[in-house]
Amino acid sequence: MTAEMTPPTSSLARAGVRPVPAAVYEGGLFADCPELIGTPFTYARDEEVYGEGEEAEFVYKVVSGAVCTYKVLSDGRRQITGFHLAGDLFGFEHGPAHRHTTEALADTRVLVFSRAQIERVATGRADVACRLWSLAARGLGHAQDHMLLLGRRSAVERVAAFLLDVDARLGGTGRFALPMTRRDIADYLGLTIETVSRTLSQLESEGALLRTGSRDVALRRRQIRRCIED
Amino acid sequence: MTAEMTPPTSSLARAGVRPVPAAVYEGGLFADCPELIGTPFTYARDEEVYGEGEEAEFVYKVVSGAVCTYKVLSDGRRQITGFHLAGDLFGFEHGPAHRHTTEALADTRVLVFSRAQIERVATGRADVACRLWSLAARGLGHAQDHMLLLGRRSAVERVAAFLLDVDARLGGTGRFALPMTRRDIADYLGLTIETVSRTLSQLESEGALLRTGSRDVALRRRQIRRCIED
DNA sequence: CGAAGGCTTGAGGAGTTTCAAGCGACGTGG
DNA sequence: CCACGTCGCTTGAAACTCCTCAAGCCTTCG
Repeated sequence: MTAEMTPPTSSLARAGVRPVPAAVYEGGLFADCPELIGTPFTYARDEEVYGEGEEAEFVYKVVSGAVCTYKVLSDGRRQITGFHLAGDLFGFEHGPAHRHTTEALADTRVLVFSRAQIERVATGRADVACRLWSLAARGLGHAQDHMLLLGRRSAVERVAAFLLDVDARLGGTGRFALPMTRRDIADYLGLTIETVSRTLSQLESEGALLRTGSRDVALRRRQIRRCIED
Repeated sequence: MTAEMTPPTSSLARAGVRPVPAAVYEGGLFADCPELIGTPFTYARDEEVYGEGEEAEFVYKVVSGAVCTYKVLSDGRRQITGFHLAGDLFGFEHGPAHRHTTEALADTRVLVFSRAQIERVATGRADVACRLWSLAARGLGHAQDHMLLLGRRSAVERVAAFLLDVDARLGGTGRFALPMTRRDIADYLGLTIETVSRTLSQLESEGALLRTGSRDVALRRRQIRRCIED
């Protein structure tokens, strides 16, 4: 691990986090790209990975756990722009600084990559640059779907769509534990925690889902889907 | 102009639009990339450039005029995801099909590029692929800003931010003609036309702007900016 | 065992939408 | 050339959805 590859240590020290032995978790950004090897790192629950305005020095890949990226207004209103689960990349930026904040929703293992090195490799290898392009394009597509949700969907539709999305990303079995709090869900869906809570209760009373714990749900996916106009 | 480069003619014929002589408007996708030359085309006001679900065969660059891209729900609710003015690119997709619809807000001249050709060039030239990556990343950044607006901002903040954005893109003089209708603005900001109209009236009554025609506005930018928490 | 934090539920209220009416600009046809 | 219909925009009143404020419950953790 070179000096260049060391993320700002303040937040790590704060949480008492230390890098795990490289040999155990080391992996590439892309399967077929041995030049881009990430350094394993871990972040504790609620720990900030980077903040808005900080220099965008690193790019990250989730190994296990979950993080979310968000923007906050000066009066505290917050919009979560995305959740990143195992396998997802985050931390890419267009300019020199991070345009949002990222924090861990749970204890999370990541691979850290040097942005400068990725860009160096990309300028030389068109296939790598194309994968980065593809990645950004996929993210853009998702963002556009989410704009439709935020701009035009009702509370029930938002929550229903969210549940189906999480289910799909967590295996698609219809049963799962939400990896985030009501506040996170609310800030992702542009609602309040009370509305999220009420909407979940409503869906449960209609028999569209079953809650075993406050985080654990079992969906009747047919019925949930019927809540969503498309 | 090869057969491959001919956009579906139905909509063109409908509007009586014909390609203008290539020598006049022909230009590249990027300044330094002579391989990627676009074919000039024009679309009439309200004409659809492509629809959601259609094969994403072409990519477009606005020469003059304006277009918007949007998604619609089956019950008619619509979310505009972006306005594209002179110089802007649109029509890039991640998958094989367009994920949204694009139509012209005014009579619009564009350059049409073959997507397959762009992708061929990109797989061979890392610099081109990097510019495409950069383009997508910029779009993603904008989308994230817009999510914050849609999820967390009030009507006044949305309209104020919108006015400043249009002003900046139209020269930044503080005086301009809105290239889109109230319906378009509303569908971009996640509001109704009535709310947009009322909010403009409110801003005018507060002296934050002056309307000379229904589309022509002069901003007091300081005052408009004060409406927006950041 | 007590405090803190996350979640739920209720009551009331604010902001935005819905429904409705009217105005003005524009284009068309008599 | 003017009447008329259309379309985009504005404004008002009422309704509705979601938010705010508040209280209480449950779980977790020290």
